Amino acid sequence: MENRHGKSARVFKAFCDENRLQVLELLQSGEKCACVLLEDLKISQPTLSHHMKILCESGIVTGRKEGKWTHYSISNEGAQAAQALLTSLTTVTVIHESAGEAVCG
Amino acid sequence: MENRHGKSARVFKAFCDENRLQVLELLQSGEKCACVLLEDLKISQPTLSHHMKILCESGIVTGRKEGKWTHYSISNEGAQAAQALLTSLTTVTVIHESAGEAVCG
DNA sequence: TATACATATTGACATTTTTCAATCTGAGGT
DNA sequence: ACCTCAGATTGAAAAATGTCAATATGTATA
Repeated sequence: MENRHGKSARVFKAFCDENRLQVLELLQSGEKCACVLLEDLKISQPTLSHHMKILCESGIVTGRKEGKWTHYSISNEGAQAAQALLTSLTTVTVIHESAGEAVCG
Repeated sequence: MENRHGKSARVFKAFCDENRLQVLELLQSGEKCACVLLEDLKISQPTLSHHMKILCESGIVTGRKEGKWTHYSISNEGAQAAQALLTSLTTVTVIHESAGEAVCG
């Protein structure tokens, strides 16, 4: 059910949800624990947990458990991997700049 | 229904579907018309049209009409905007590296 | 104008994703 | 042992997305 691009698609899905983007924004100023994130978001605790799982599984965010709390932070490697992936997907590599366009039909 | 990050989320949604990623891959070697893309994808013509609309509306791809055909290509500006957006969302800017961690609860 | 072709749109259905209430797990503290 | 708190998991419903058949639109050609 998952073709060659499934893995890449999953990485970008981490960035597809407004709440997850807001989480990333909050994490830009440094590590935050889930309870702090929950204060700033208008979603329930299970929903936040769901989103954090997606962010962690994509590699963009890492979680660090400490006693009762879980501290989340942006993963430098994960972020760079996503950036590299995006670049590699949008870079046009024209082998031979043809004078005209390809003919259809 | 769309908060502050809605626009950003919409850009990344363009990269969330495996078929759209395959389209991007095909466009990396240069401009292609819809009929050519359709040959390489295992989806129907209306589905391709739907995906191309999403890619164009996100700014990643531009369409050029020429007679009966529509030629699609990766937009340099759109791609760079997406890259800049991704970078800005994943860059950690620690104002003051505190010695300890924030205390929860 | 009539026909054929390329692509877009519509409408309906299937799949995926998001969401929350309820519950579970595990870590402290009493 | 008991209680409380932080976070994860489960299960079900709602919302969004992907898909295709049928149809519409617009372009070229006979």
